[in-house]
Amino acid sequence: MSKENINLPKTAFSMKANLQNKEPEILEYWKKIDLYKELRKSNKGKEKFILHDGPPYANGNIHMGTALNKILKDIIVKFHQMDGKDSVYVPGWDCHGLPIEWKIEEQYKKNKKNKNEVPITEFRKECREFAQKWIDVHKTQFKRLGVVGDWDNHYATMSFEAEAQIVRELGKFLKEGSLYRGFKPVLWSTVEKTALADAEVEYHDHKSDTIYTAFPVKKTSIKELENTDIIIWTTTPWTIPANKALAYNEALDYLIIELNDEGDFKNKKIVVAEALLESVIKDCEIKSYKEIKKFKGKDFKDTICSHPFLELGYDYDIPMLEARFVTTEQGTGIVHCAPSHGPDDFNLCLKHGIKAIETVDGDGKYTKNLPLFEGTHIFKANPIVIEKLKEQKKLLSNGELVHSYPHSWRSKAPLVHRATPQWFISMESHGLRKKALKALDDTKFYPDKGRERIKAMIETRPDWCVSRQRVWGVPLPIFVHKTTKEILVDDNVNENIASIYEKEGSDCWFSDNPQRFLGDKYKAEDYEKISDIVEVWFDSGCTHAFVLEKREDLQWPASMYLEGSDQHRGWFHSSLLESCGTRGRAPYESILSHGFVVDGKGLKMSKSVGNVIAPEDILKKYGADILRIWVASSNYAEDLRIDYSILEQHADSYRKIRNTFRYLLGNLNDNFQKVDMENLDIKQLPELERYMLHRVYELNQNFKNYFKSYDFHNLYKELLNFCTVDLSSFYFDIRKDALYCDLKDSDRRKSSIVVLNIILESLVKWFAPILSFTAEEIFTLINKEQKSIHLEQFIKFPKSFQDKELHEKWIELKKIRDICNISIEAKRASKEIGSSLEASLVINLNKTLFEISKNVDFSEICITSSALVHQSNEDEIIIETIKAEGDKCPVCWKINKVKCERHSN
RNA sequence: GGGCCGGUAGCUCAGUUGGUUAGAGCACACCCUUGAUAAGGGUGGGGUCGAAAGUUCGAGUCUUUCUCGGCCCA
Repeated sequence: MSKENINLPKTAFSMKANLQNKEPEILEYWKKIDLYKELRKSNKGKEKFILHDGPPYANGNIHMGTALNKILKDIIVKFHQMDGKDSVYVPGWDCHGLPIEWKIEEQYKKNKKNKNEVPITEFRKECREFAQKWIDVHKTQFKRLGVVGDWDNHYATMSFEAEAQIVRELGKFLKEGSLYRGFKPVLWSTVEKTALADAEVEYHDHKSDTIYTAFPVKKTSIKELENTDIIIWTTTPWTIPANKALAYNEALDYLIIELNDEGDFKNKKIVVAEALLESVIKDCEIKSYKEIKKFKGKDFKDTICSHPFLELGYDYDIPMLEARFVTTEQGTGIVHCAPSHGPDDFNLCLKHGIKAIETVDGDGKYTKNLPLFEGTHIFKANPIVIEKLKEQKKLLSNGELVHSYPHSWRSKAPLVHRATPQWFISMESHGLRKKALKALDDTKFYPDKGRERIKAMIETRPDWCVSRQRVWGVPLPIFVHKTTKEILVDDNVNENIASIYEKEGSDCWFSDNPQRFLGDKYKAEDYEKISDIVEVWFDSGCTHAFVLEKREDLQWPASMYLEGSDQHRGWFHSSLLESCGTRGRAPYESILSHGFVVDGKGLKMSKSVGNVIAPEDILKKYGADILRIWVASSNYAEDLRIDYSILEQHADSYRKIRNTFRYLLGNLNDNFQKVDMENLDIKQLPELERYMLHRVYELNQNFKNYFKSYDFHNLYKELLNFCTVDLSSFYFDIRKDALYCDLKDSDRRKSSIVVLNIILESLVKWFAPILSFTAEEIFTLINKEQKSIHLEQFIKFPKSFQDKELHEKWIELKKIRDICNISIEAKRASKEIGSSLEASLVINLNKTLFEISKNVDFSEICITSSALVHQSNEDEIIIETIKAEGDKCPVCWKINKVKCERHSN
């Protein structure tokens, strides 16, 4: 007797995966059969599931974060496809913006080329080419991850259609009247007469004039504050004329002190923070004073001051506002706020309805908005301001300070914050904030905590500034009348611009005669053509308009937006505002947000720490399916940890799954027979098989529930546990005897084969969205007619598979089996037996267990040579393992005193 | 500094409205098998649930403080 007489497993499915080489072959195969097109055909006309791709920035290689994002999207898209939906995925890219502009400028720098000497359209052309190059790189990298989508017809924010639609969207805000011209401080060089981006700023030491100056209290709710002066300290005296408010911190303690020294402040009461009193006394050389009162910052509420130049025409109120940015590091604990000259000041004032105005022109000269100072250059204004303060008896002290200060990287000139004309979308004028908050309540969030996060931002955010003084973007399609300063609002002009862009892109805005855009109705010489571009968040906030609405294969709103949690302030946010402003609701039905990829210890990846893992490294070492397992098995609601020990663990799990398939395929000899489950006569099957079908049914229900809530890490765990616990160590182990040693036409073996077929089909489908490559490898091996596993649908199992009673029974039987194993293990430890087939069991059960075990062969489920069951009066299960006696059957290796029933002929 | 979120075995994760000795799989150790074989099976050892205080008859679960980490903002 030898191996020829038994049915050993045989399969072409190799144990070693070799994913690094096999996956690219499968990619070629998908390309050959045009999988994406086949997918569209296969579920044509079915309910759509639209996962709208958030566009990554077309710049640089992909990293773990982008890989996670794309794989998660792909898993979800594939699940819905197999669940019977037409699950369409159109990838896109974000193309405009400073980082690319910056890269091109860097190249110029290297080649000693001057940006200002290059025509704008030429510069923009280079930006466009740069973005296109990275789109192509990204595509290859994303495809390699196994992501299936409409790669040949991607969308991009720099496409002509996109640029045209962005113009139309802005036109809607313009028409509504919520888009308005305001002022906002930006870092400005008065030498180059231009705004500078953060990246263009260098910090050097700079000597500034400093002043301590007094703002008299005009109105207050605490008596002691009456007739006092609030003291502020600043290193930019020239901004005093632009002062609109004072800021305090409600958590600080403040003091009122009375000064006794000779001078302008003799017998005057001043207010400073307690923690800074000492430094104020020292700086201002105060010799004699007395404390009047101490109070909490929050008592400042509703206090109003007057401007130090009150007598000189600055007769407006200066409210005191609470601000957390006020600290006790320097100064007096009260900060002077000029909304036109500082971002903090700007935001605080905006929050309280105080808008910035144009106080300084592009050359650095005060405008007519500041009485007394009009025409004076700000860099020459400090001595004048100091002189006037002295004159008004409001200057407590002045001095000089050397500190780090921003300078232009080109001209090295010191920079200032200057309020420049900008374009805003109002949060209030047309109820945008309210609409957006309502829309969030109507949106489903995965995980739910995402809603609170974005809500908090919408509740407090200021008006949306949509203009930028750059060149690589969509030009703001706005004309302002030169004399009336009125904004031109005309649908025909807007549509004219849009249709021109649609044909040739937006470069022409910079090169062509403005008359071309205005048409015949208006004269170009009457209008100022705005040369700003649209901020890129507005671009990507419009993707729903130029992708979802425009494409025939998609629909609006999207079923889901899925991005990293940083996008609560980014794309989720801008898309929400854009869509609520123009369409009154969110462009998505649900939002799924995922955490960030961190290293094995939970720290963020950085080059300097050296804990960065690139997707490419993982693909080379393990293959995409291992990376996909990592995505599926991690809890995306939190940050996701990754390092090589974690990947190694997932690679181990992969091997377990692979070997599970290998066992199934081997015992079926790669000859998969689809089972007609509806007409399967379950009653004919052995109880073990019926129990396994129940497990399959039950698992499928959990599978569906986990999938519905996008709970992939639990779903994957359930599948993996099924492979290890239910199959490998239980069903497969038990049925080896029947599969190998039963005659081919034995009922028991045939029943098992039926179940193996069902399990194989179930497993390969369950795993397909996650293990996209391996599932395809298996599917093409067993299925010559259908083209791809991804074109298949999940199985609908007949209700008849479910058998809860049988399940209860097997829970008990497994408990007995566990105890048998402990008993066998004891004999093994004492070297009395080795293999479990060398054992015979004597099992003593109480009446209940004895009853349910009546038709059960424990030698089969415990894989021993024999097993006797006795009824006992003890409640406890008592097992005795004895060494099996008799001869070993050369075929099935069972040891029996009598001849082997199966193999004696 | 502020807002939001998180810290349960070496790893990935479960732990219902507070209720027995905190679970699973993997990894690890030892043993068995050599007919899933660079596989497979069995048994077993791992946790003061980030720290402290509090509420409670009772806290991994509730409160406060601290700490570490992440995202966003300043």
